[in-house]
Amino acid sequence: MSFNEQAAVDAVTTIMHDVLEKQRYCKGDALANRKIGAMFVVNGKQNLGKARGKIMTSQESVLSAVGATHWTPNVFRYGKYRKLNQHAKVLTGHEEGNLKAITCFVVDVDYPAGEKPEYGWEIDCFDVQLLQRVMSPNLVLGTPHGYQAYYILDEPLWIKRNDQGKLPALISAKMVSSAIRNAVAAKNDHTDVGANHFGFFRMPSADNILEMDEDTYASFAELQEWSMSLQKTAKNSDGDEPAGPRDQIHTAWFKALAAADVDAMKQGGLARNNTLFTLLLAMYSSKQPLSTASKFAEEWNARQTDPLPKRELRSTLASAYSGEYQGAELSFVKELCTQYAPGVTIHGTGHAWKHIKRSREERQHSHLDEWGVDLVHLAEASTDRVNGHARFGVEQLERDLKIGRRSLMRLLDKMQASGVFSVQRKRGRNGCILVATSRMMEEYVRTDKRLNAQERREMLKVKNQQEAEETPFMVEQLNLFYTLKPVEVPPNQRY
DNA sequence: ACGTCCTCGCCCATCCTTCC
DNA sequence: GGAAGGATGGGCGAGGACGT
Repeated sequence: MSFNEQAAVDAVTTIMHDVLEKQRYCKGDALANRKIGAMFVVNGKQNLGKARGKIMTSQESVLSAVGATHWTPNVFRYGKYRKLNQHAKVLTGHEEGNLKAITCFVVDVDYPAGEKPEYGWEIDCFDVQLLQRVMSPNLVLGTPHGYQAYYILDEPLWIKRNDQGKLPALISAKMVSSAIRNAVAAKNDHTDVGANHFGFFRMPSADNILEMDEDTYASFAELQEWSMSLQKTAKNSDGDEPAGPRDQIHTAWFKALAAADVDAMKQGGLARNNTLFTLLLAMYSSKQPLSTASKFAEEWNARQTDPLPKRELRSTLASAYSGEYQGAELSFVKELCTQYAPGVTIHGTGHAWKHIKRSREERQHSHLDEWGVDLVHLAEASTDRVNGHARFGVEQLERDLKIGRRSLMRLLDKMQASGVFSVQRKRGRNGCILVATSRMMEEYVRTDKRLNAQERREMLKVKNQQEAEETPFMVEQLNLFYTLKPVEVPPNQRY
């Protein structure tokens, strides 16, 4: 075995930790004490796209697969083959919700064709400044178009479901993963921040290992503390999901354009105010405060041999921070750089490759959960009640919610299945749909006159309905009451 | 028993949104 | 930019519920 092959085996061994059983399962082995879990290995990018590969349930089999191109370095609870037809079967089970343990974080940097730089010491983009220290990757692999850095945890992070059926460790692991990716992205434009956090990555092999550092492994507690401190400082004013603030100011082009001396308008080209505008948009998209941008603009202008008039400076700034733009447009950046900073090459085209989720008003279609919120408001505001339920006709709901019939039915099914609503349907003539939230049911139980005070107290107090002396009516209402989940409605949504 | 009004399930082409 | 997955919306027929 060559030095490199040994390195690949070592790397794979380290990443796997001891989550999977060491030896392959042999017929007759006791199953009871075996560690259960699965990793997926795929050979070749084409097979990756088709999810064609192998499920590995022991360290031995994963190690025997070294040489394959891709794997899931994190461990799932199980893996399955789904039969497509007689000849083909595809992998399933590599979904987030099925993760058993997280052993490492991986960041992928992908360059456009022909632009991948030689790997060298100058590539320090993978070093991440934590609270106390700088974290370097434990493993860097070369890929056809870039590099992948592995940050290996000192011990596996186990993913367990809590009482509410959520996976809290997974949520914070995703935060950490995003934080690492954003930190790398701040130094390298080509970082793939959108990739699946715990999916397939390049598998260490004799040919692709560029660097290995096994001195220190990160502890998850340390990473978590760091990512949480970032969240606090970023103080994401809008409670949006971690789309990752687009950092455009730590890019090579920003530095180059900030330092460039831009002369007045040449024949039709982009000039001073376009350059400044682009720089300010970059600051806006990078969430820099207006005051910082203003100061930057003045300093930048002062450095110019031919500065802009104060008035134009102000209007450019106001325009960039007007909220009408999301950030600097890379096509502009490209053009500006070719004119004023020829040394800098800009990769990519058009937008910074991020689709921003459109607001509901801008969309033609709504999502089911958005209808759901509407329906909660509608139901709670309704005065036409039957047994604590709001009464609607399908047509009325279609009209009021501006929803199609089929979608309405799907909505009701979904909300009923998830326990948000109690839904009762009455078919036929004078048919109707009755819906109630748990809040409505509670209110009903408190106030309905058919229940005497004793019954009411019991219903609200009783945890285990079998313990109460129930009337049939009470049983029915109790069942509804306790199967419903509390309803949470975003406060900004008023129907 | 019958007509009418209503829900519901299924089909399917098309459009929309999101992800990579 | 392309693919995947989801939502939409129109149509049709089955079948429940009600009034007559």
